[in-house]
Amino acid sequence: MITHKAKDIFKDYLFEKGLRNTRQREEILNVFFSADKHITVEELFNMLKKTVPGIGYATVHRNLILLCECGLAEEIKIGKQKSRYEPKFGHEHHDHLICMKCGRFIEVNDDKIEKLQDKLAEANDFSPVRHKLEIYGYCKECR
Amino acid sequence: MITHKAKDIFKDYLFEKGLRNTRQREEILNVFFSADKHITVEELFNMLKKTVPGIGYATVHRNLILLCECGLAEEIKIGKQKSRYEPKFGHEHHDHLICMKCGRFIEVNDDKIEKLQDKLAEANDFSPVRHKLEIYGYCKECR
DNA sequence: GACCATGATGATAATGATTATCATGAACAT
DNA sequence: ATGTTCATGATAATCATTATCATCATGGTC
Repeated sequence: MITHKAKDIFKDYLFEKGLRNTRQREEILNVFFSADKHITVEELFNMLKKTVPGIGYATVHRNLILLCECGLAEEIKIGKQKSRYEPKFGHEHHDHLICMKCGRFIEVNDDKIEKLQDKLAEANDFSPVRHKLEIYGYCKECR
Repeated sequence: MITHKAKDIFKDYLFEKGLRNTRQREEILNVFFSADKHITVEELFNMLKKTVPGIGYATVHRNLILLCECGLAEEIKIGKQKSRYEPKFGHEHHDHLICMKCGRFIEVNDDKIEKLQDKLAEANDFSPVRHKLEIYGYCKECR
């Protein structure tokens, strides 16, 4: 779901950086935020071709990077899979349970784990900034 | 440090699969286990060229995969970096603190976190098999 | 010890995702 | 309306990884 605020964040970011607002950028933002989570460049590209005939793969890719830079998207790399991107506005941090059979992701969150991670880092003279926790296994349907 | 036992595991695996023991395989095992942790194919390849002149990149790569298959090595992929491999014999599971400046890895382990992860998975009807925890931040020297 | 079937090697090409290039088109400040 | 400069889209380049294939070597067999 695209919110007015996400559009504003994007437009503000473009303005700050001296970049321009284009039809492609607007549609990429729209479609990206209304799509399923964890989309690939290719999937988004295919969806966008319907809305913006003639749009180029490179444009989609470039602008996903732009969305990551302004904090509206996050790139997810799991092993050797191709990069996936997820909308980030209004979503707090979460970790992933990844099914090794069907490949689906479940998003989870655990404050206790987060706190223990910070402790663990500090115990090693390490200043944590962000983290990635992926638990691989089998989901309810596939186990 | 290569142990007699690691060699045996490898040889047993080769025998089981009907594969052959070659000079290249022996040296790859030797050098891999005496090298630093988290080595890339290229790094291992360069080290091996001294011991086995004429050895091919593909051979090193293929045999690292073989080592992963028999449990003596583990492939580590961090973001867009090229794959790294670490010796696994006699090492229990551990997580990584990754310095965003110098790139160094610190290996850590926390039983409490592990247990909470299992609980978290179960609470989501998910059967955990393995996991990957990476904490990004700055190490003592770089902070 | 010689032979042979088959796996292993090494050089190179293929693959596939991502990134760079560049001529042309479009946005936006003036 | 104009001009500057960024964006776009088609395509090529990049780079790690993987596949191909002719030749070599291993290990079982006689």
